[in-house]
Amino acid sequence: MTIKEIAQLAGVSSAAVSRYLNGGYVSDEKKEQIKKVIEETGYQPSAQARILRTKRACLVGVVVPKINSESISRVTAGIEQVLSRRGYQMLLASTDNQPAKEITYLKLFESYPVDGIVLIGTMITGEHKKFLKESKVPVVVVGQYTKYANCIYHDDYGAGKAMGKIVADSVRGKGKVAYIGVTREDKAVGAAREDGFRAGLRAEGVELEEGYTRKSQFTMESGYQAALDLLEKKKDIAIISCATDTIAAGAIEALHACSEERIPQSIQNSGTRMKYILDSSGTRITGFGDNQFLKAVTGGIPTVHFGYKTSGIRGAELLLDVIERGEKIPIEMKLGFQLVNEDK
Amino acid sequence: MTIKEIAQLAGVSSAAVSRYLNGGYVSDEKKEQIKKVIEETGYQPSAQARILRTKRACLVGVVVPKINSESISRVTAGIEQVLSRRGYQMLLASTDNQPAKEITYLKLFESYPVDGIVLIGTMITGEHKKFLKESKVPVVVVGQYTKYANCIYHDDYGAGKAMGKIVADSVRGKGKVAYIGVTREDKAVGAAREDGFRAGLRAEGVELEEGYTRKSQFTMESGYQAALDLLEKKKDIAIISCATDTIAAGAIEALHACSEERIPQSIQNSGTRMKYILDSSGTRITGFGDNQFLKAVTGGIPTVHFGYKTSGIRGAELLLDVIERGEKIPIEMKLGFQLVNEDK
DNA sequence: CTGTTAGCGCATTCAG
DNA sequence: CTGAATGCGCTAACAG
Repeated sequence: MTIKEIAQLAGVSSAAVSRYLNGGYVSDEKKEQIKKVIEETGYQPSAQARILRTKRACLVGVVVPKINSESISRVTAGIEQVLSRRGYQMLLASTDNQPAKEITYLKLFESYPVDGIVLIGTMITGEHKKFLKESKVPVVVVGQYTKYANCIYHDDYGAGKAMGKIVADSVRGKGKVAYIGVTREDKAVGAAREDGFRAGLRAEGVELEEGYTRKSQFTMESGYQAALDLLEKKKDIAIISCATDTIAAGAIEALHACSEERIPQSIQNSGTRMKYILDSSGTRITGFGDNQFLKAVTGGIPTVHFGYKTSGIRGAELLLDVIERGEKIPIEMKLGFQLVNEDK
Repeated sequence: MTIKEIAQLAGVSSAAVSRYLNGGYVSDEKKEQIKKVIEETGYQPSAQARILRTKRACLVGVVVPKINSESISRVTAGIEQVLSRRGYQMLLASTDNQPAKEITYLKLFESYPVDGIVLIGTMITGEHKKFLKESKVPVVVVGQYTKYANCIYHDDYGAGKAMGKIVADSVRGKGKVAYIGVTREDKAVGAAREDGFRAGLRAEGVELEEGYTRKSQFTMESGYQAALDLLEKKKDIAIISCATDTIAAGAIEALHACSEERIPQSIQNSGTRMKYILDSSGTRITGFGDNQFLKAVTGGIPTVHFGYKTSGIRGAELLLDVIERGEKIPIEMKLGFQLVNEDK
């Protein structure tokens, strides 16, 4: 069904229908006819063709590394909030943590096209920089620092440092500190958090010793493996600090696995309902991200709250500023953090 | 930058450039020229215009109720897997559990347009049926039964019944059963699971008594509130069964909140590391969905594993069958389930 | 192999 | 107020 057919059926020109659809001048009489035909046919104008003409889609694309993440969903919630208030819709593309796919989807959005893109960044490769420099549609990067686009990022270094300090403080005389990080190609989560963490420890006179660190993927399963490996190899770990709460969840699972071995079967299977049992190992876990699910189920571990929703809100605002007002001044925005459950 | 400009710069016709881009016949000589110009200019063809011509976007849209959900991410992972293998890309639209937004995004996808849509369904309203009947692009519904489109759904009733039976079995003589459900407008999660659950209990001679049920949203917070309310009003609850693992996580949090009140401060704050402590209330929680995060952190609660990834895979295959081969025979597919952690 | 031509569905001049 | 005409960027005949 095209605008032309509607025009014929209503006995008017296609231009009249177009005007009817977009609030131009049409006589009441013709308005009626057109309205009737549209209702009868269930006509839906092709966004496609309109965008080709107008260059405006009222649509922004968001590229995310994965879908199943509380932090990312908080960011997208922030974005969606300002977008919908200003008459835009949001489309998501998930890359499953593959930087190559990020480029693919960025290009898809560019050529689709959408009016703007927000990239929830993991690593910024040369390809990324090239895209950011050449993109026809404005892009804002959330979660990573970059000089090639407007960006909003978190104080990962500061957060790492703060965490390092409280960890150092609570670990004195109880054992060693271990750290499960992620690839340093992720400047924010991989490099900054770990560097900050080491700095924080050092400020309190504690070192992260060799053999006490592991690299993990951004998954619970991977965190579990890393923690298990640590726990098996080193018997004097008092705290395992993890680069994300998801990894921390995996570490907690590993702790359970180790603890169970030490709990007599008779107790494990006794009719009495156990929800808590004294954990003889005494190893503790910390994370980053303030995952609410983790908090609910475990009662909370020491972690860091970042303003994820805020970064989404600010990011979308920045984007709309350049889309609608052609704002040209580059902006970098750094958001703070808050330590939570320091005492746990 | 348009194909025409590229053609001029390369000294060929726009058709030649188009052929170059799409693998048609072009002499090696011209290939070189075109390649050079494209590289120099960083030209990106407009997907836009191509789709307008070809009616094929190699793109499918997926409408989901929320982003931060393990079950949904499993479905989308399944979809993405078959899509990417067959040269399609996937765009997501999240509706934040608002059925009205579902319609909006379905229409967006229809007119954008994409080649096909998969709707991860919550409730199927009249608006939905209308859309499914009239849609220009094929739709498959995942997670809900409907006769208005190809659909793939899970045996929620059977799963509920199986859960009801083991709950009845383990609760005998220990107290009452409580149930936290969701809106019955969600036929699968709201109605079928609860009806099945009641049937399962009844088959074992147990009843879900009045005052022992609550309605919750699909959030942890809401599950927490519902469970807290139950726990405060009724003191003889042996098991709280929840319609989703997310709600169950909230219920676990509520349990913690109640238990803590009974644990002397001195123990709570003693230097010894507590990870498990005997829970005097003895109330247990069950869920649906086999959430891995929950399993990792708690060691696992009785729950049901649905083939979410499988439903995504099958759904995408069904969709591509009608997109590419014009398959016209309507299909309904019911997937089974598996009880997990029955013994916990 | 190659260029010319004619639309895809729509919004926007520009004369009426 | 209204319709005819033009072109957004691209691909698919078609005739060379």
